[in-house]
Amino acid sequence: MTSLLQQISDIVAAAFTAEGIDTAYGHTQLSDRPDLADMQCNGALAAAKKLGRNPRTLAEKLVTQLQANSAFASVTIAGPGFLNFKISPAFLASYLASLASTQNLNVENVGKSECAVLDYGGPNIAKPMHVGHLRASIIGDSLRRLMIYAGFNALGDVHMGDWGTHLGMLFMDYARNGEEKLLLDVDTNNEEAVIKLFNDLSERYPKASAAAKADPKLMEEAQAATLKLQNGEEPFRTMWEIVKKVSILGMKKNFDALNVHFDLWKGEADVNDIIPPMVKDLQGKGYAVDDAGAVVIPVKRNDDNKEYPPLILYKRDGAVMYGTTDLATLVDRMSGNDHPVPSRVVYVVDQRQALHFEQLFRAAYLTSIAPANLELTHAGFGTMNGTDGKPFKTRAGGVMNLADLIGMSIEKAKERLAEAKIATDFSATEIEEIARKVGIAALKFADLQNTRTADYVFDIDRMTRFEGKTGPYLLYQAVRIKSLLRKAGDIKPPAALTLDEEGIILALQLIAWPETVKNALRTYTPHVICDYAYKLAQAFARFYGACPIISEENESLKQTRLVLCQLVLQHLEAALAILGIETPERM
RNA sequence: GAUCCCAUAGCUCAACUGGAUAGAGCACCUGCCUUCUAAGCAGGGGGUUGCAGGUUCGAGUCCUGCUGGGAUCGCCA
Repeated sequence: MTSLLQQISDIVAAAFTAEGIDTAYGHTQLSDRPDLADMQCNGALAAAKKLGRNPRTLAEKLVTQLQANSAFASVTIAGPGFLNFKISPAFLASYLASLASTQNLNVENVGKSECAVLDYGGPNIAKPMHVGHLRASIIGDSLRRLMIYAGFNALGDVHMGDWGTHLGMLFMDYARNGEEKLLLDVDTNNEEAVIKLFNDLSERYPKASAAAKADPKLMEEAQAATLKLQNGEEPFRTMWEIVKKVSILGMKKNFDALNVHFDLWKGEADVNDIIPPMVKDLQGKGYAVDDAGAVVIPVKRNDDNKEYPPLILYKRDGAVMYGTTDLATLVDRMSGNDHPVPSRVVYVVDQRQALHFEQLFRAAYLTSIAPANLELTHAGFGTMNGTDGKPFKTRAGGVMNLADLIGMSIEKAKERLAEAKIATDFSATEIEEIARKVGIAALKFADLQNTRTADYVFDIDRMTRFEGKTGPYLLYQAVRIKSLLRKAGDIKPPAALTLDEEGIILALQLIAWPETVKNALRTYTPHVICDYAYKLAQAFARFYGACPIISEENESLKQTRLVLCQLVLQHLEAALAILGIETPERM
């Protein structure tokens, strides 16, 4: 079924057509002035401007046509030519009645089962995951869920950093201290040994990295070791395998805790065998050329107004870079080997890598590795700053471990649950489960509600807060509805819903859902979904306070309110599901 | 130096294609738990949207300049 706002827009568009004006001007949205109207169309103003007509006169003609339509209770003109609509309660009621029986809450299937690959998370092996990975993981996972909801066969790929110089730094650190055995002798099936190695890596890597950055000689050694690894030489290869295995165990723990899902556990190393033939092919076709000892793909264009450095495939020392693996990964993704050939590839990576992706995309289209109809998007996100506005650091000056942040949030949720006392009769397992859901909801919502592209301030107190515009608030409203519906028992929807003032206000929030999803998808921005969920939850909280539901004596009104509650819950849970937030049954 | 991004209430953030009186949360103030979960609700104070111009019937949004902050600019990712 067509969404209500689309139906209304179509009706208004028809009136524009009768005036010989393009249908696009019929676009109608929820009103910015709920005190004046339910919906508004600003098209008369824009159209009048374009056509050099008087907006007020045009609006009057449109009103004359639209007034007769049974969808509206009233059609009026305000100001210079805004069209204001009050929806007919009967029209709204019949729409809601059929909405309840739809599968997808009238969201348009944009994806049509096309495959889409999302590249997010991007943890490096051998490095502990820190708070910076939170954004990459949950934004990416949310976009994957959003695309699935919109009909795509969307697949998440973790795309680990498992082939870069950081490994050379680490291995040389072991070698320098004669401690290779600490790594090589680890039994990866022994949990205790794995944890020990994990802790060793956590401490060792930052030191090794700092040392290499400070000493060019150490850096050279690290790069040489990296090249040996990439050539499959021992002991680097075995060291790498052990580090990778242990690192993945750690990653999975974090991702499971966050309810972040991946379909593909690929890394840079997986395309190692694709690279030589790919480069050879690109050289043969003249796309890849030698430049100062390196092999590069020039991506400059004549109309560029800034410098576009070439994409480097082989460094002077013969090692590959992330541009190489990214390009080869695209070859792999377009091969159809592991999954259907995608129509979209979305990279959820820090905004600071925008130039890299511009280079990559140019190279990909230029070489036809990406066909013209493939949509490549860098859905970048902003930098995480501390409360002082500078890049986030803990008080000790380091980065905060992701697992620690998750633990803190769940712990605070547990405390809150104990304070509230209502949980005293719950089993320990259920309390644990609720605390986990509430804690994770707080973390995720605090992050996802920010505009994706903007830098944002990481404030641990804000992230683990349970009052106000937070994840737990949304859960609380959802749980209240669940409780209400449990108590109400069977709902017997009346033949025609009885919509009073409060019912209409709530229903108007519901109907914006299909357009919200479309909007979020168009710009790849989960915060649009957050905003919707919060407004809907807020509208419900108001409704809940203002209207008796189970105790309502008018049976038709009572059943209507229960139907509305059911619809709110469905919409709220759909939004939360897209955000990757799980709802408990009670809290 | 070049290119790009950002600047909105005390703080953290919204504002869909240029629309009406710029909205939320936190913090602050006033009410509301013998009635469906107070992690809540109702209400209040708080704004020259960094500054100066311009385009437009209409600008937080578009254009120009300036100030302040950040990022990036070939062998790290």
